Amino acid sequence: MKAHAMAGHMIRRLNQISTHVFSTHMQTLGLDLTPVQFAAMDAISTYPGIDQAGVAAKIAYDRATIGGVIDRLEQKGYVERAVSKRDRRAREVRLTEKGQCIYDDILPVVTELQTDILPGLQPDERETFLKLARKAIDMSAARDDSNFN
Amino acid sequence: MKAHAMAGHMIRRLNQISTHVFSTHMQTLGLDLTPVQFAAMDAISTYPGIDQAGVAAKIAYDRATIGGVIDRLEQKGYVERAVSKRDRRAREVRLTEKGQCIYDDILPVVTELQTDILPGLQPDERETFLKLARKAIDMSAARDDSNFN
DNA sequence: AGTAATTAGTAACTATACTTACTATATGCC
DNA sequence: GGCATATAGTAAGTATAGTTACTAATTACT
Repeated sequence: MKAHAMAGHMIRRLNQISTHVFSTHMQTLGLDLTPVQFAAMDAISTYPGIDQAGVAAKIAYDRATIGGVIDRLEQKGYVERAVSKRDRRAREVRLTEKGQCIYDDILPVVTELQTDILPGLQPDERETFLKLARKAIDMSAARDDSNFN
Repeated sequence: MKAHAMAGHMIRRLNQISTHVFSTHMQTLGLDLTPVQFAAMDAISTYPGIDQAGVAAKIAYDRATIGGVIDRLEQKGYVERAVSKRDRRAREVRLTEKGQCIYDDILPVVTELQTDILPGLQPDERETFLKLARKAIDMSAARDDSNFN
């Protein structure tokens, strides 16, 4: 079991834990929202009228996956799509009123739940962890260009 | 874009980077092996004859997913399954000779590639990061019992 | 103006990742 | 022995996550 001590394995486990914590909290609120769906709503809320490719770039997704994510958000009535007038290929995405309400409601919950994702770490440890994570992500983005995330 | 600074989002990005680094290296070797498939082979190599549920427990998976992973490893001819004599429900899994060769070949590569997963971190930073990750994982496992990973 | 190269979105395909429900087998308890 | 419970694996369904290939529309270049 060499894998246990490897960075890749531990990161996968953390992602698993993170997803689990998120969905547990959402269930408590009676909501059916995934981490990615939240991230998409977060981007759309900050940049209303952004197109799908823009959302994908903001949250580091590929265009193919984001289509499905936005489909599901649309089905729930949280976002709406409209063909852009400037570029008829693009679909501008916006939060609906309902979507904005939900987003405003859950943002504080999601913010608070972040501490549960790294349980048992002291505040300074968590800060160190996040700073190093940020650094690694930025370095990686810088290395294979693109992905300025 | 509040999500950007959140632990969950950064962990998802790291997992993305990790998977990408892994598959790039495997492609260079002309192999088609995913991180999970490697983790499964690692567990099977350490515990020959382990059953599927055992593999799932070792690498923190659910039974449903591991079935498909082992299906694909079997298709590639890297593992073989046999009904256990002690428990006819269970399938004992072992690396084939070919699987063992591949595993021995790629273990050093996978070990080395771990540094690319956290690029730009100094060795001591990487060590700190991994130590904190380990702590968080262990704490999480301890909290919702089970998953002693 | 006309063609080449890009880009936005979708479709199809593969591989996780998890849930619930199901079958088959084992085990615990009386 | 017989039944309740638990466990191993599979099946079906949903949601990422990515690749390649395709269409439609835009931009760049000559």
